[in-house]
Amino acid sequence: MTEPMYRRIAEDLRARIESGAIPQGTKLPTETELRDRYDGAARNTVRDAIKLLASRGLVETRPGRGTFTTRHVDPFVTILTAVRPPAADEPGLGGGEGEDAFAEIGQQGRTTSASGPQVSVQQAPDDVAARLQIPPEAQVVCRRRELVVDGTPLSLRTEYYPFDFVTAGATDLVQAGSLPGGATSYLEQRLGLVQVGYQERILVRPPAKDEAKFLEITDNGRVAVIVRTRYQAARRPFWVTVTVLPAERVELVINSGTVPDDHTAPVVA
Amino acid sequence: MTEPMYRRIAEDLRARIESGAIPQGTKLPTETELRDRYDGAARNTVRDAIKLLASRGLVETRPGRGTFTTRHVDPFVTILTAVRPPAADEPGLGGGEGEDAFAEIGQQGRTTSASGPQVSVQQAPDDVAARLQIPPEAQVVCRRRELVVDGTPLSLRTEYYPFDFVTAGATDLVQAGSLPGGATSYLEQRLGLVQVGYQERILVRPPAKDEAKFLEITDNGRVAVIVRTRYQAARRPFWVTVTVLPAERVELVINSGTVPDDHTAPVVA
DNA sequence: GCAAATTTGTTCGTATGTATT
DNA sequence: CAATACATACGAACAAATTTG
Repeated sequence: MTEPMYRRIAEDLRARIESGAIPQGTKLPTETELRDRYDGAARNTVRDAIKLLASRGLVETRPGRGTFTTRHVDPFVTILTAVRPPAADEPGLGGGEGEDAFAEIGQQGRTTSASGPQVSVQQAPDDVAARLQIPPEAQVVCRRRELVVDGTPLSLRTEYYPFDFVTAGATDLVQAGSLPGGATSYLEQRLGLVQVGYQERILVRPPAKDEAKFLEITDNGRVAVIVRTRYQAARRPFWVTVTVLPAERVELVINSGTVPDDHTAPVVA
Repeated sequence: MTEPMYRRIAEDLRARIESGAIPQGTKLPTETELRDRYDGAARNTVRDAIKLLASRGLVETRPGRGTFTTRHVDPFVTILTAVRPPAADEPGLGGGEGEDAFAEIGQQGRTTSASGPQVSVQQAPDDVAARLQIPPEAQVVCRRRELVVDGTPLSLRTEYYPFDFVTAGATDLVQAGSLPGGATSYLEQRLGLVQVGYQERILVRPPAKDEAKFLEITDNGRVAVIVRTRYQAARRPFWVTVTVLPAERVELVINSGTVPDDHTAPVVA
């Protein structure tokens, strides 16, 4: 009934970290030091304890440097949908306006930098094809951007449009620059497409290799994926946005009706 | 530049699993068999490979039984907020009506069973106190339920109300049974509280021990937590609901405006 | 820029404990 | 109870990343 040693070691370290005895962002003793400290446990046993803590996100190890307690940054608060009480003159759709439809606010006073969109034409990924209701082999235009806030990578966002849109006249979609006036108004002017609704689906999964690298998350981290499908008249989808976020560093907020104005403070736990 | 052996083994197994060569839910070869198969690598090395796959959710190991590929159940689709185009006679709030405000739909034809609420009075957790704008030492009524769908645990939901509500007349809050007509109408009848808006905050974190046990998620899994704060007149919070879900087995959906009716199909990736 | 020292990462072998069949 | 299979633990050696002198 006794707990295994590596768990006892992990538990002891966890208590020290959470009590503040080992402050955030500081270096733990080295593995050999910990080995001596814990009654001569083998280094591999100490390593197992550290792996357990790492899988719970309490510490991070860096080759050649040491093991560090994770710095708990305030999660980025992302407002998904802000539905206000409908006024008579409003379409009442809420959100979804302009290029920056997911408003990453709650970060006033923070330095934001976005990479210019990386544009490509490729076969649609299966899920995107399904969302756009196009054949799996159809071509789509991808416009991908990386967003960094205060030096911390925040999101990988890819917009998907049917390639038909380009041949139909929306030729700027395949240009690398920003779209004049934003994608929403561009698509309306060029193709007469007007958004009447959208759906957001949120899921959590382990990161792909490139996602882990850019978002600086470890092997056992997770990403939150937001798939936004926009619909035009006759409930036809015409535009899919996939946003990949570091799940443990973000908080998604949905407001509905009348709520207080200050929705910036993250919930503590 | 060569990858470590345990990663190569993991990569090979991953490919076999994802190609379908090892079907879902089947048992992998035993560790000793894998050791022989991979050029006599040590058993510990094979175990490292398996741990890597386990941390990505591809396999699960059970002591004494073996290592099994995870069965990919269709994620439960949970509709968070369904905002319809506002009609003239509608408050336009969307969602938030009745006891079952987070409608776990998309599971038609599935057997649902909820535990009767477990009721307790306790000091408010820090985050709940902050949401309810009450002092940290204030008492709250907790009503906790466990929801199981088709034999698979789906959610742990706890409702928090200020204890003041009980002394003010809402005495049934501390009764274990269901509230007559749902909590929303009960609070309105007894205390005149009317909801004018709500906020949902979604975050992802490692599970607490009891959450991991009930939701049947492994050490390196994650839970998604939905904190819903309901507001009454003057933007005063009066009710907080915390829902804990197995992050990898759910998909959250938000509809806004006019969208197709069939929002049941999960996105594949 | 290089070499040495430090620290974590990978791999092996072995032994024993615990859960399941 | 016996056999099987995963879990824990130890010790050792070398590799790779990083810092320091």
